[in-house]
Amino acid sequence: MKQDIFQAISDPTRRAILTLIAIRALTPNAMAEKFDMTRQAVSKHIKVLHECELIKPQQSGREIYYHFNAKKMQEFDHWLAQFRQNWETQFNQLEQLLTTIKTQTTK
Amino acid sequence: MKQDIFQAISDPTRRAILTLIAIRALTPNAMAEKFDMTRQAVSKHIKVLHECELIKPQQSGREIYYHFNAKKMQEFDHWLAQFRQNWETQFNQLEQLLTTIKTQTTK
DNA sequence: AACTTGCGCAACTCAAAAGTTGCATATATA
DNA sequence: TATATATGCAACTTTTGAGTTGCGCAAGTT
Repeated sequence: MKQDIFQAISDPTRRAILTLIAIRALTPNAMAEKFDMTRQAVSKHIKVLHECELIKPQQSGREIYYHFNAKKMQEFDHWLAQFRQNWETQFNQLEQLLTTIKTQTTK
Repeated sequence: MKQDIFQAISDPTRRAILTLIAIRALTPNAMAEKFDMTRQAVSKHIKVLHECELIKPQQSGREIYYHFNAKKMQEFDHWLAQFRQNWETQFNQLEQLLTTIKTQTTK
C-alpha cells in the first residue's frame, strides 16, 4: 500500500526516528537500540517512512544507512500554508480586541 | 482517550473537514452532506478533532457550528521547525553543488 | 567453505480506529 | 402538546496498523 506522509508521521515512534536521523543517518539496528522494541518492528516503520520517501537508504557494505529527506518534509509545510494566513488573521483579530479593551479601560 | 494532533490529521476526511471549516464554520449535518458517509461517521471525526482542540463548537439554538482553531494548528508548525533548518541546509548544499558543476563546465 | 551479522519479507496475533445502526436528548415548529 | 430536526452517545462490525516470531538472503569474518 502506498503510504502518505500524514499517516507516516502519525506514529510517535516514526516521529522519533525522523528526529533522530535528521541529526545523522542511522542503520535499522542502531535505531532499534534506541527504542524498546525489536529490530523487525523498527524495520516496519522504516518501510513506511521509505515508501513515502521521508527517508532515503544508502547502502554501505551490508549496512544500510537511512537518511532524512528534508525535501519531502516540506510537503507538510505546503499543506500548512493554507492555514497560515488563517491563524495570522486570528492573531490579528485577538490583537485588535486586546487593543480595543485597553483603549476602553484607559479612557 | 486523549487524541494528539498528528493522529487527528492523519485521516483524509478530517483534513478535508479542517480545510472546509477554515473557510467558514459548519454544522455536523452540513459537513456530512459534503462527504459520502453517514452523519454519525462525521460526528466521530468531529469528536476526535474537538478532543485535540483543532476545532471549537459554538452552539446556536439546536445547531452547533464548529470553528477552526488555527492556534492549535500552529503546534505543527512548531514541530516542523526542528526540521526547517535541516531542509534549508540541504537546499544550500544542492545550490552549492550546482554552482560547482556550472563553474567546472564553463571553465 | 563454514559461521556470523545486518537486513528484508511473510505469517500471525492483538489492539485501535473507522464506519454502521439504533437510541436518547434538546430545540424548534405546527 | 405533538412532531420534526439537530445532535451526541453506545453497541456492534469490519478494517487497519503495530508488534512479534520465524525464515531467507547477502555481505563480511574466521
